[in-house]
Amino acid sequence: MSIEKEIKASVKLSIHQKTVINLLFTGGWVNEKSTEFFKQFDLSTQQYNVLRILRGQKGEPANLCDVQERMISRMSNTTRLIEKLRIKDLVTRVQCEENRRKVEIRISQKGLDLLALIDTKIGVHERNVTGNLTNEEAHLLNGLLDKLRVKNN
Amino acid sequence: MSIEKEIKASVKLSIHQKTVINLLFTGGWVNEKSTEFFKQFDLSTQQYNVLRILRGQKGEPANLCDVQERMISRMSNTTRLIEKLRIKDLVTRVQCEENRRKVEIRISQKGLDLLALIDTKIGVHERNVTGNLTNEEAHLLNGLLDKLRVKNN
DNA sequence: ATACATTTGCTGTCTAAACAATAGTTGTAT
DNA sequence: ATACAACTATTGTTTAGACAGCAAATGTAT
Repeated sequence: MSIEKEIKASVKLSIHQKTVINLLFTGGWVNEKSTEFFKQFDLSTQQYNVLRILRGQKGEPANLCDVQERMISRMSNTTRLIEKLRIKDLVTRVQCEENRRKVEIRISQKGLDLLALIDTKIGVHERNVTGNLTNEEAHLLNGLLDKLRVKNN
Repeated sequence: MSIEKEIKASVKLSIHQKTVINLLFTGGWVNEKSTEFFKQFDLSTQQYNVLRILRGQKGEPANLCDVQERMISRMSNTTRLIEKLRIKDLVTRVQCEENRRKVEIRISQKGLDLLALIDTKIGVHERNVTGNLTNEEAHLLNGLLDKLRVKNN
């Protein structure tokens, strides 16, 4: 359904207005679908994202700054997000020896196991979101989104 | 910047994974920019959205269901959002005579004035979001986003 | 007329995000 | 060595969103 029908727009929108609204709308749509998917694992989308970042470290610890730089949505309270993962024993957090301002955050075995489980099911979610697009269209969409965000000021 | 560089991905992502992440990331990016833009008017993106819906009614009142159906992100507590607009005298809300379950929500003159002011500046925001795309690219992006959300189950 | 289901909106509660202020640690200039 | 700036993470507070339950009004079947 076109975005204009979707929000039952009563006036004709310019292509740029439409694009802004469509991005907001579709972003929310993907967010909802993701939230729903990860609920079965008792994770938020952001928590999953952080676990993946930590797994990507391959044993190397990460500190808060590292994690924050790589999050999909950079929030101010990553501390509390990590704390929630720690409470669930999915990560460990210890003060860094060399620089005691920093903390060393690592994914635990339990966290790795959970990710492994999710890996077996994530395809369902991906198809649920992008299943309507061919590979070429997905590439095209990616390119356009990347171009959109190019900073030129 | 490509989404992989943006989130400093340490492993190669499939095109579908990339698309999901890119949509989440870009959605958040547009959201942030919008929040920032509307802050100068002491509005949230959603509040602006609702004001526009009410203006689109051209004098006809809307009830909560109507508004909710047309919002960019359908939230459960539209009541409270409307109440915030009412406190700022941007909308009026009276119980509907014919069906007292419903409420008649209208944009006020003050609300119309505010929207008129925003109209003069919204172009800045649109260019800020979509300025990197040509018209053709914007059309293409819109089409892809619409196709993405097609329901086929 | 009465009982019951449905519609519509409101409210309470819990969780998450935005924002700002702060504490502790380290780096740097004098 | 000391003072001060910069870095890193944490915490408090306020606001917004998710979810569930509730209340009032209306529609409908008997």
